[in-house]
Amino acid sequence: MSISNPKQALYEQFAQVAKAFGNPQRLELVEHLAQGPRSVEALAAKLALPVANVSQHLQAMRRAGLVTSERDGKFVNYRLADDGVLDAFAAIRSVAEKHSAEVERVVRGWFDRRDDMEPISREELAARISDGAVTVIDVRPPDEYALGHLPGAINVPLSQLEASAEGFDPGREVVAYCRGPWCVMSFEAVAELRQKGLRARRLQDGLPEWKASGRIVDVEG
Amino acid sequence: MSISNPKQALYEQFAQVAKAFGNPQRLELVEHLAQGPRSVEALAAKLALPVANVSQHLQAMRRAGLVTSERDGKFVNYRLADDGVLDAFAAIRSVAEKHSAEVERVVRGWFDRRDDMEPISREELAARISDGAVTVIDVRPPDEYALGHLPGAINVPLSQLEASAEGFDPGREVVAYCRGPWCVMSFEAVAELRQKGLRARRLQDGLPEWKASGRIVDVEG
DNA sequence: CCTACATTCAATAATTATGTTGAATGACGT
DNA sequence: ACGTCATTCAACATAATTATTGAATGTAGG
Repeated sequence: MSISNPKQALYEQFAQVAKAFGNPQRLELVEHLAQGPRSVEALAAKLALPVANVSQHLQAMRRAGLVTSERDGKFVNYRLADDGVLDAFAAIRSVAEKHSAEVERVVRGWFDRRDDMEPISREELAARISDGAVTVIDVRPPDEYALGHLPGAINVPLSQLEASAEGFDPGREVVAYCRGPWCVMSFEAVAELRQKGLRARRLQDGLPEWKASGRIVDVEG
Repeated sequence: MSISNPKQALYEQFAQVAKAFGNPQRLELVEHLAQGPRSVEALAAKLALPVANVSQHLQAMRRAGLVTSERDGKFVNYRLADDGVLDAFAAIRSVAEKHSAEVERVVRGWFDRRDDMEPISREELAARISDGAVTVIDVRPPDEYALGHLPGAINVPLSQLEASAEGFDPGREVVAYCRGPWCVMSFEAVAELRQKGLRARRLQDGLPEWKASGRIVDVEG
């Protein structure tokens, strides 16, 4: 497939970027790197993959311009190249979410006790918030939280969930939400909280849908 | 690579969407479909590819949720599934543009007479617009044009360029612009105009950069 | 200089993607 | 029913991607 004209060369470049996103492990790396720079070793531990494997994925992402790297002593720290990378990931995820019949099927098939994983609806959550009977956590990164979040929600990025969960009242149910109906982070948060013995559920969808339905959104505080 | 947990299944779904974008031919199909529904045959003619090949690409895109199809008599018309697909393409292109050292190298290497392909700067174009010495064309789709365009620019989507070019004054230079520094459409427009014997150049970058530099932008008119 | 350790490189095998060809399907007009 | 034409399918060959392994590189600290 030799490149024989500039138009084709440009599309080839764009395709290279898309290909760099086209692998589940690399997407998971993007999500981890969205929280800050990480060493190869740290990422490998998070994904439970061989270090060499992660190193190769990171190099592929660097060739495509998704990440940059910087040596710090024995470590090499990778970080996202810029915010455009997260925008692209969000846009890809959004397309997948709209085409989510299959996504839903897959997810439902894997949670054994389906009822427990059933998400809470916006209506029900709104009611329980006014009752004060629930702890609402926003598991998105702080910058997104600052731009708007559910009333009374506290910001608990996934990286801090383990520490923060210690302070939660075991008697109150926790509701986690995120960027959208299939945003992975809220799934992870619920799984982690349940492992700690807390009662936790996901909001049916994310902040954008909450806002779109005309409900109150807090900003910065 | 069997899928053994829901988190991985979700990333796999997202990766499938990214993979659907990860091929230069499919990206070109997206760009053509952005202008409206097209039959397999029409797309195959545009890309100068075998029909069976295009059909397979379109089916791959349909599986990923990028396009939908509808039979109309003997033809099957494909269209973009929704605007999110174009958003994702734009985001991917934006990442590629930021990482464009290589893109630039490739493009420069392929235009034989480099000077002729040298883009016009914002400063120079602004001066020539006040002189009225230049025809400025916006080759983006009408909806993007409506949201803002260069002062005095006329909207000539690529699909109509051949027809519109007939009315251009051969004595005036034509400057084409687009969505960004490496947006493919302005390259194509310039190539097509030159083929018709007109003097044509590209603006160095696109509307976003023009706007960002604090210059006047017309809306709807 | 030597050791420990993080990362990268190189080689291999397994899987997946892609392009090509010719045959099959489905719809239209006669 | 028949031929025509647009599209899809099926089968194959080729190329690209991915995971795995072990060796090589580069850095810190003694």
